Amino acid sequence: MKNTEIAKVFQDMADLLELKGENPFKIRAYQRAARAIEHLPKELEIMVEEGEDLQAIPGVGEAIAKKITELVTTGKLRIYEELKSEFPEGITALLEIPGIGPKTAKRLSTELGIKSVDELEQAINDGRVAKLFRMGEKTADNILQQIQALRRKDQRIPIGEALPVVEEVLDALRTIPGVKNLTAAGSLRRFRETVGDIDLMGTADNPETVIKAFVSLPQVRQVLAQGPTKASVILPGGLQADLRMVEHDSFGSLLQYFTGSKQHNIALRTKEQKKGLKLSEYGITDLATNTLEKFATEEEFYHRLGLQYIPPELREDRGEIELAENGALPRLIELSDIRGDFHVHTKWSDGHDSIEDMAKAAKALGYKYIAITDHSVGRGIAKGLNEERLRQQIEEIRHLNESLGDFRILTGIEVDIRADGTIDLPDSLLAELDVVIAAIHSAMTQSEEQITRRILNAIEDPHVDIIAHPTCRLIGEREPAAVDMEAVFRAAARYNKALEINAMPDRLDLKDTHIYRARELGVKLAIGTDAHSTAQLGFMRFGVGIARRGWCRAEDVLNTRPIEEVLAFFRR
DNA sequence: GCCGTTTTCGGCCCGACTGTTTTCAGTCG
Repeated sequence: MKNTEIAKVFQDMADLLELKGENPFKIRAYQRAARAIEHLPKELEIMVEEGEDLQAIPGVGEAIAKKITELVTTGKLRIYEELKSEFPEGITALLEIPGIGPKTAKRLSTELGIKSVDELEQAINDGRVAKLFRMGEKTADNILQQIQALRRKDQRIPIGEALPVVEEVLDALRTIPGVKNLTAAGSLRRFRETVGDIDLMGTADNPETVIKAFVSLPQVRQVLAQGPTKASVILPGGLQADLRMVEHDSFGSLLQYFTGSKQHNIALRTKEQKKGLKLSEYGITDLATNTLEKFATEEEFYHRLGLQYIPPELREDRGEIELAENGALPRLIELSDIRGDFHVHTKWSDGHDSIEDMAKAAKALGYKYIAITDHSVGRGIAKGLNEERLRQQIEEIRHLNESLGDFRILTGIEVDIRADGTIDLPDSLLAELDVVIAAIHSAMTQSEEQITRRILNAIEDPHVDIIAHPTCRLIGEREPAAVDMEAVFRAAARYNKALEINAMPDRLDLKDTHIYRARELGVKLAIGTDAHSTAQLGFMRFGVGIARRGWCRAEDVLNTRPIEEVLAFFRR
């Protein structure tokens, strides 16, 4: 059983215990464990198999460790099955509706016999819900609104779609005189791969001017609410954005609060509570003297607690607070560390621009090198290169390199790993190239054994340097292939091959927890944009963002290195 | 159910909003 499924069981148990009216702290313990498991870089199956101490996972104690072992070894959890049998099926679906918590859900179930969202809608329309004690017309109507909103609500939006829209909005607002500190908070700032609603924050001499400008921006599709310091709007793509203008002297603690994550803030507050400090969005209260200290910046806020500044991407309650306390946080990779791009397509296959255009654009970004990695012949639909055309391309690159100064174009290929696990071009040709990227583009629904074997074959192939987009997922569109990632990481470490962090915003493949685990095993990583045009070279920032969420330092990433080191790695 | 250089028992983040109530329960982020 995979971590995502196990996390789901514990989240479900938390919901059921809530309905049951159990101790709220027990419920929170289950929720915390579910979150921790969801973000765990290593599969629990493997941890159990290897006899690792599950209680080392924050939020997992003796009881939950036992339950994990039971789930992993038997595929079931007896106490969970018992708990489920106490409630009508589907009742937890009611908890998905904003405004309905455990108390309301339970009453709807016991007093009206409601077991589904559809039945609830029926009951509201019949007027049965409004008649319940401590309910009323207004409550019933609000629930109905929420049900309808839930039904038409788009899923979470990939960060690659949200970020450009939000940045446009922020850039426009920054031109207003007197505006300061304007920034996005929430999961967007933590660079989660998808985002829900967007929280924007700022300070200004005249907040109301900023709010007015915000609601009248051309990007705004609809204004949901507007007050003197806060407004909610709908942006393109159905994205809801809230802008709140706050007092300058408490901006730091407010930004910290609205950035989250919730689990990070709970962990931080619990810890500081024991030292007699109460943390809130308004600042830090010393409970001994009952005085509130405000913070204009997040840096000051964290430093006051004796902690290093914690970058937003690390704020997920994965041990970052303890490291910050010991001054041991990693120095995360930054976009400016990047010296080149190993995954670039051109007109030779399915790209839009010439080799020269791509090289010049990369040089303009301050890079020292790029690798041209067009598709191989097996990708007929993408005009994949056969032996003859690849030789011609190599010639063109040699010629171009003569006039590019200290910038270097590397020859390369994104070679197909065929369905049977063989490689799409002959060894003799691959041996001539500076860099060989191997990738799966077909038969992605093969069994775990088959598809993992294909990738392992490629890793073991002496000519292959990098495995591109290892799971082949497309966020919101295509589930990842059933690859045994732990096996891939171990093989990559053993054969000293790099794994790609594909920076295309709908791929982000490897994802954050994969990156964390690969790095832990000493696997080299390569952030590649998979650019099919000069503009798409700019995807690099998405790759860097997700790498930061995987706790990546510059030294973990191959394309932060000077060309000599890169070539030495490829020539091994 | 978790956790601990104050605790192995007794705590457990914090504040705001809403609607139904006359002081608060339930829910949310």
